[in-house]
Amino acid sequence: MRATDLPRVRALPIFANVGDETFNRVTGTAYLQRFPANTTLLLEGDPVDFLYVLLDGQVELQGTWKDKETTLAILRPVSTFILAAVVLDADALMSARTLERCEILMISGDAIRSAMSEDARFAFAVARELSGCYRGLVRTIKNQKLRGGVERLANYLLTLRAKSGGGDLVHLPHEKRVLAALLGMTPENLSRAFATLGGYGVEVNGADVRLGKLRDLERLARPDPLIDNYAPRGTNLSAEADAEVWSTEHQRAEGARS
Amino acid sequence: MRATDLPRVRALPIFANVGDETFNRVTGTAYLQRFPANTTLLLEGDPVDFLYVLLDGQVELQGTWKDKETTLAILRPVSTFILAAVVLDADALMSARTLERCEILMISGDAIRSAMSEDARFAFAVARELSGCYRGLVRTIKNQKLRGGVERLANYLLTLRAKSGGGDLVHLPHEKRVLAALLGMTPENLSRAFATLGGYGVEVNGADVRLGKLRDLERLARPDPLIDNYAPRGTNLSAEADAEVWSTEHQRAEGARS
DNA sequence: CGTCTGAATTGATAAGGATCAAGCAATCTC
DNA sequence: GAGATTGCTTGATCCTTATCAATTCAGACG
Repeated sequence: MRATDLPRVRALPIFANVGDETFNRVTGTAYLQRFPANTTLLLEGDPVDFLYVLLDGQVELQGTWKDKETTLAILRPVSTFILAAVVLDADALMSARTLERCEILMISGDAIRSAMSEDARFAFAVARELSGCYRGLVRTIKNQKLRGGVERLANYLLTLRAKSGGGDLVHLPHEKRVLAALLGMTPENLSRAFATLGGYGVEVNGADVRLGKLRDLERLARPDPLIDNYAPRGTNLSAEADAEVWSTEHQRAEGARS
Repeated sequence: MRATDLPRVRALPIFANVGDETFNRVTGTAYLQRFPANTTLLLEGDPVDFLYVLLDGQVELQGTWKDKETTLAILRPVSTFILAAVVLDADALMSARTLERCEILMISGDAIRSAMSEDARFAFAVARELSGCYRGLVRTIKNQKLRGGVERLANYLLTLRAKSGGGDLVHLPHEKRVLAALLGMTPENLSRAFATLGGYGVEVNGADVRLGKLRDLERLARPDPLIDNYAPRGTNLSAEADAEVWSTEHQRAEGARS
């Protein structure tokens, strides 16, 4: 890892509050790797030797069963992944694949666990990150079990809009078939869901989507802050834990205004 | 909390390896409470002041949206719940309700966070527990997105059998409508799924279920250790983290036999 | 012991989603 | 620039699941 990479690794929430000694021992043996698009980083069932930190690009987490496959998450910078497997020294439950050219920091699992057992602040930061990941999955399961396909898409678009600064035009960050798998439907059904939302002001032009009748779309989508996290993604809020804290604080502020 | 409760609280995995000082400060202000069946312990959206530890009984974790409701998990002893919200000091994303008479230890969230920031072993134990909970949810979302209702029921029965010692007769631990909500279907559909499995040797008599043609049922269910965790539930394996470690180690042992 | 209530089952029907196929458009490769 | 490939859209059909309603059964209560 080059000296120029150090500051942006240091800024990661799991490292932001730890002492230099812990930071240096954990990252001293880490290395930064670049992967082209469509690279399989690891397969479900594989042992995991590294914690992966996505610094640039997009990574898709997938699971399969029999001949079926689904997308469990799309990761954007900066995100850790496979953190739970590393903490427990367990096999991966998901596969990971780059969706585009990626920069990934790989940190030894042994180093992570060793540092956690000695540095309470670091272990606490890891626990916070795991809490954020867990809560993110709770939201995902609620979304999947409680809503139909059109509702999931509508809420996805509203969340994407909130994360992208709130304008009328949003840009789908990856292919539609990946979005279909993420939302738990076939690509044909995603097309039909987009067509259905046409009646609510949604206009699609390739990967660009215009949300023309926001009020109508929100009435259909019925966003719920206990499912949909509108935390903006930017340099200030880059970890799952931070996004979850934002959501609660935002809710409490809304409640104070009522 | 009475002195007689201390040993079984001390035996909890999140406390098993911590020093007396941390244990005493965290549990010193905790208290053990008993609740009758159908008591709402907390509602989604509520702030969370306590970590809950289920010592006896069963608790259902639920989520709602619009007029729909689903069951996200059924907790059995010994389990923590709402741990992620406590670590982040965030609002609950799920409601919790007792399914039967319960004994629950309530530990101050402030005490938990304070102890974590000072005791690395405790923070590491909490991180391990969160990792296990997270992985449990990964299995749940894979089960939900990749399998149909009959397949989810078939695998539920096989997992219940493995956790109950492996005989032909298993006992459903709660009402069927709660099981239906957990598996992501209506009670009517659960009835129909049980009837479908009748052709695979499944005989239902109230809450007792006999699995008469194991080979047939397994062929339909196609259990997958990356989705279905057969870790036995007993006094030796009582935490989510331990169940996940069991699963990996069991898989690795199976792999060595191939 | 009789009545009431709630859970479960069963039937009929509707809605949502998956599958299969064909066609179109954009991009890539030679 | 032409041909090939891939992603997406659209149509037709089938399957799975939900909804609504009626009935049955087991347990609780007076």
